[in-house]
Amino acid sequence: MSDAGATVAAGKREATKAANRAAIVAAAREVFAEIGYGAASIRDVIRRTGLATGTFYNYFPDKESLLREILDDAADQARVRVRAARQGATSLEDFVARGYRAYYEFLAEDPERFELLRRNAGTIRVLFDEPALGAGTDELRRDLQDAIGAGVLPDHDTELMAAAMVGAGVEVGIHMLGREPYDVDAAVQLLTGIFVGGLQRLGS
Amino acid sequence: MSDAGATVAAGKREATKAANRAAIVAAAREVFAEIGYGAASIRDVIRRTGLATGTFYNYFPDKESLLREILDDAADQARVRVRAARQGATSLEDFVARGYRAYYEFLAEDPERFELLRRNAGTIRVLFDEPALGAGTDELRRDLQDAIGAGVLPDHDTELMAAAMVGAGVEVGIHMLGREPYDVDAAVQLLTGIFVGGLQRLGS
DNA sequence: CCTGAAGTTGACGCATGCGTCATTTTTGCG
DNA sequence: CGCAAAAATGACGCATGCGTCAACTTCAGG
Repeated sequence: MSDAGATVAAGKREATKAANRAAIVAAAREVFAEIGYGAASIRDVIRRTGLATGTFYNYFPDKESLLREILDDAADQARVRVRAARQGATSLEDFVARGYRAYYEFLAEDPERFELLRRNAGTIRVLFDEPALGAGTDELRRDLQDAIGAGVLPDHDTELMAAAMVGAGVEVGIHMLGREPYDVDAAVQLLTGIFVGGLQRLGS
Repeated sequence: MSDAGATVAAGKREATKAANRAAIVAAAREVFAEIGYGAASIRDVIRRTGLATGTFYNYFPDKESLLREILDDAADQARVRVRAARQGATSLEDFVARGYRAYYEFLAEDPERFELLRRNAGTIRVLFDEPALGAGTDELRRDLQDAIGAGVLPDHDTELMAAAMVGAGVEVGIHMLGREPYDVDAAVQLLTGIFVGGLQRLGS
């Protein structure tokens, strides 16, 4: 029973390190969501963890790398889930609907992360010039291009189309999730209708 | 010839005040666009004007009111222009196309303002909870509702539809304006196709 | 040209943040 | 148990920002 789960229970040393790192990341999420990345100081973050100033620097070299880690995590997760959801799509309509649904379910399941992204959208874009909010405009674009190649879609400017789909998705998500109660299905349906109809029209 | 233009040449006193205020606003636009509102200090702004620290407080009480002024100006201008453009619309398609075109021409004519908005999108949303980037999602929404009332559009969730149109417009604008050279017409056409097609489909 | 009000200036006291590093605490191991 | 390596601590020196305010400059009006 000693060598059980390969990566688990690796001694108190490792456990504390992992816990501290996690605490810093968690605190950073809160702070960045509350007052915004630009206005936040490293001390705002560590203060919330109960750790000492110096400890922060054992884990991250600066504020930016902290944000980067948080965003990379989120972007990876979002991309994986949207991709997976699209896999089984059987039609254009299904493809669009599944993508939006997966994205909204992802956003909705962690309100703090949602607020973090919403709040720092501009900063994120400038700092990393791509990941943006959509976490995958490029992937969507590639999918669109594949669909054109397969004759499923009419030829068009896929960069702008992907941007339109992501932009509409994000903005609709913000409005939809701000409602009480919110209705993911309705939002997915609206967006699906728009883009399926729109894409068809572009081909005519 | 002495009392010529009603509001002009009102003495050196007034002229200096106007110039100082303008200089502060101009500097603030630069700074907010460059490093973001959150990270910017009042001193970053006044330093760039050559004025003294204290002078800032003769014109604005704090950083936020400065941003507010800048954004109110931009939002007013954008709204007026989009509204005006839509006035003469003769069809749904025309309505959508004119709106987007006016918006893009507005954005394109002042790259610094564009960068300011892009960079601080998240902050703006949180700070003023509405004006957002779109500067007029609500107005668009009202127009959509009028169109439904007039039987031009099928009944649907106008809040989400307006959000989708604004979100797509903003995101497409960012991508389109980032190109060299950029093509406003193509972007307008794409968006018009999407939403006209989408709106028609929602009615079927 | 004089004068008083309007406006500008920048140093001041205070607060906060930065990254470092000598010291102390904790942990793994023989 | 005892000790060396690893990690946490927090005070330190420095930098920067805040809003104020007494002294100074500029302008309008007589």
